[in-house]
Amino acid sequence: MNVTLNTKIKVDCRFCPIRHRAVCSSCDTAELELLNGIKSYKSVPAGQTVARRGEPCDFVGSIVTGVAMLSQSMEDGRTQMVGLLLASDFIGRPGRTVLPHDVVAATDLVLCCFQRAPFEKLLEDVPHLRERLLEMALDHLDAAREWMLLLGRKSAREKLASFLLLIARRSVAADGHVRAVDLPLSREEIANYLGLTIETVSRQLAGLKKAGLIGLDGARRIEIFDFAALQTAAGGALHAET
Amino acid sequence: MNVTLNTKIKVDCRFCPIRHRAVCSSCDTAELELLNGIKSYKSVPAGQTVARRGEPCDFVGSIVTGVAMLSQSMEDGRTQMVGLLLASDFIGRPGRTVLPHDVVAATDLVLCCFQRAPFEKLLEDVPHLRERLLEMALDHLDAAREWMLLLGRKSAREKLASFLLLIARRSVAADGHVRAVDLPLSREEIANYLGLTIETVSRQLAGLKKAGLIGLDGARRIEIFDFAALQTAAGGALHAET
DNA sequence: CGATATCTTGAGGGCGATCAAACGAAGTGG
DNA sequence: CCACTTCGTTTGATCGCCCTCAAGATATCG
Repeated sequence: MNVTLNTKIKVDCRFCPIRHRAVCSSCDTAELELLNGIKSYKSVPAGQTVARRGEPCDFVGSIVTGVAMLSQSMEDGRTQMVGLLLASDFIGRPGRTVLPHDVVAATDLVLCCFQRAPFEKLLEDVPHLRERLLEMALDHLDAAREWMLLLGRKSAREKLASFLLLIARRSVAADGHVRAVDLPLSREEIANYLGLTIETVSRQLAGLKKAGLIGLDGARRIEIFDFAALQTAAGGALHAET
Repeated sequence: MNVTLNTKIKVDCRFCPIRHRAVCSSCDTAELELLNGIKSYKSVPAGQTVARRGEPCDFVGSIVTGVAMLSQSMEDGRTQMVGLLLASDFIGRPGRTVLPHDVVAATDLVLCCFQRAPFEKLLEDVPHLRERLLEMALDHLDAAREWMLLLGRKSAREKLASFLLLIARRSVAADGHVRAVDLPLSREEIANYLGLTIETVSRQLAGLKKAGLIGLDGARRIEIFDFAALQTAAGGALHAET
């Protein structure tokens, strides 16, 4: 466990940027106070491992800022990313000290961590916490299943288009469309997310650019010209809600 | 919704075959009585749709016997199975009446159903229920993520070997090894589960047979000769816990 | 026994992986 | 300021796995 332990000044929960979306979102003031008593912040630089599969992890917590990756890999090195955690997402599994996958920082992270034991005790006392945790787990389950369709059935082009839409959708601040996005992942990380090789990722991005759907500004900055066409290139909407 | 509504005689929960593994597993006698008041059994013949994506589903429940499939599909017909539900697994999502995927019976099913509204009320009153539901959701999340590694990174041969081991492991009654298993899925369903075509499934099974790892007796009956070799053919153990 | 699925086997082609090299950006030291 | 790294990305050429298309074989049921 090589996480930088910067137990900085605690931010007042009321001003926390993820206050309304994290595990604590449905807690009232008194419950927040309980959580506040057991929380501490950690900073993790990009590229660093937060927790390794098979090794015990003594804390759980929320991502305050940054992007983390969950991945599994085989003995010969093949790696598949199985989850992308963004601000407000929860790290760790209550009741299990050993994680089934690696957790690595894709960008610099700020975590709001809780010691495992007191947090699990709070879980029993605060129904709002367990409620929210269940809801978040089910959301992630749905997301994982949608990703399974991508991994099992979509072409390389469709995978890339889907990925760009995912990133764009999540980067939306308020209204409709964001034109330009910074990818939080390297080519290799994108490849591991999509079940492809870096070469294929690179080629498909070039293809989408040549087709006029996107613009590339450097390796990481992407501009989306045509959302509707990108949606079509991604294999269309999932729900045939006609 | 074309589920056969056979509200038969209620089985006493104490004698229920999934008593110790389903959502109700950590409930005490009094809590069981509450559940018993709102439950009803349904039988669903193999092949029938239990719930369709996008359409509201007015019940949730457990699988008592049989196997159900969760699948997602694209407009052009490409289909990916995203979950395999066995006895004691839970169907439906509390808090959401609309499912994000189709639920189809792979074999004849017996379901223990709860009307949505009273069940959600019970969820609030009975902490054991919510606790267990969270645990089950997290287990399924882990399983889904392991399947993502298979879909994204494994070869056809490895996929088949992994699938057979999965089925064999789940068919184990008591001790170690089961030699022969009946596949609960057709070739097409296996293909949809593994992100392959039926032809590839058929060929890989033939290949595993020729390699002496398994025996085929008809289309559905499989005999496993060499567990260790099958494990290796599946890509090895996931956890490098050395 | 014929009709319809379901499964197996065969032949050929395409998509993405693999191998290999060139390119570009960022950092280092002379 | 310019060689010279190093690392990530791009581009090119070739190969192989799996998909596709097409029969043939086997099973299931009237």
